[in-house]
Amino acid sequence: MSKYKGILDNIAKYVKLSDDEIKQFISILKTTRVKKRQFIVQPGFVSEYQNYIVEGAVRVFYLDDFGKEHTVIIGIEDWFFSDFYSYVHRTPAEYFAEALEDSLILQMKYEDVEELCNRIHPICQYFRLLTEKALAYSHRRTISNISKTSEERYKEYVNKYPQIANRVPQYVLASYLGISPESLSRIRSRS
Amino acid sequence: MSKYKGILDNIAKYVKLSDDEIKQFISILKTTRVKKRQFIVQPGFVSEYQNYIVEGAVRVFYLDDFGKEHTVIIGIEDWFFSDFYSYVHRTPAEYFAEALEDSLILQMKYEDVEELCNRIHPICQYFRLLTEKALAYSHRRTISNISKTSEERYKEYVNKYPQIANRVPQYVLASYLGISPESLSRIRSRS
DNA sequence: TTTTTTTCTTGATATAGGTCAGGTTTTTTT
DNA sequence: AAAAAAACCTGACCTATATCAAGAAAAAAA
Repeated sequence: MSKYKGILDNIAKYVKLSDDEIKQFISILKTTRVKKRQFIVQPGFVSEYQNYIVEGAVRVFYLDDFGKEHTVIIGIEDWFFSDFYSYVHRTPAEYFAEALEDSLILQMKYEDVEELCNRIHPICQYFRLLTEKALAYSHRRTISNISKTSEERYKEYVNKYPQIANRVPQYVLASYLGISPESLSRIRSRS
Repeated sequence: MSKYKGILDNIAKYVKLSDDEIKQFISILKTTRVKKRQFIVQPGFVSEYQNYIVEGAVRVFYLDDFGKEHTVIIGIEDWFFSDFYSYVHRTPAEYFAEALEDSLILQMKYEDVEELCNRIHPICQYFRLLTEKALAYSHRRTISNISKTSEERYKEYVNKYPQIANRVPQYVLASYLGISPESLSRIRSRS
């Protein structure tokens, strides 16, 4: 099965591309294999690529001044990731992107995506709709963060992404939910 | 000065539209005046419109099971707002949108926006770029929520939006930052 | 201006969740 | 299979922030 199947299926859920447009889209994709614990994005450098996970798992996290990690994105197959702020604003990244497993990812350069979006209307549509869903989701997460208890956020996550919760280290999930690893351990033990 | 100047300037920052395209865009805008404390979106109904604030101030908030309010968006002139999840997914809204001041807003229906985006490439580009910036910002807010103390979040906000911080009620700001009104009051008094 | 409503402040108290420290289990590497 | 590293758990303690309650100040309405 082609490594492009996933992303093309994803596109097809939103827009219909001609064979030629598909060819052009594929031409900007760069395939990268990363080993577990390898960094794909590092602070200080502009996040040049929008990344799509074909296989594996990745997280994007921020390292604060006290050395604590805060995870912004946990992604598995069929997810996009990047330091989106850096990618969009062309400023140095502040986040790390780290492979949680050996992974296969497709990378598309900012300039190439912009060029395609400028030239090919349905591809612009695709990225617009994709980003809108991501924003809608992000708003929900914000509400969850400001209004729910640690335990509620944990349960909500497990309920929504049972496969992911069992696939990534617990301290990663804790840092995604804004909970200390110790507290998450206790939350789990009492339920 | 035309009530359309703001939104057209906003568009011009991202894309160049022809006179005809501008005319078509304006044709989908519906002007609405709302009084302070009036609701623009209410739970239970699909958020039909994407709203742009010409003048005034609006907040979008969620009322939890305990009757507590959690503000997702505080917007002033030149901001968009909606229950974005509802707007995008065509599901009943869960949030209220409430005018914080007498306001003048421009509303564009979901179907009309989609139709324009399908038909006019630069308009699709505009909404894509707009949404990307909003998502980048939302990611930053998420990090802030999960990694910073109440006091840090407050100072960050005041630093970033000094005009807004002085313009909206303190309890609204508190609910935006995920802090109780009492705690915010104390944070302010000790600095 | 007076009254009413809304918003903000301050004190007393409670608690969720953080931090520190140590040990155990699991996973990875050699 | 042993050794090393990574991840997880548990107890003791602490602190930031929430909650409850009541009054003061400010803003809006009459």
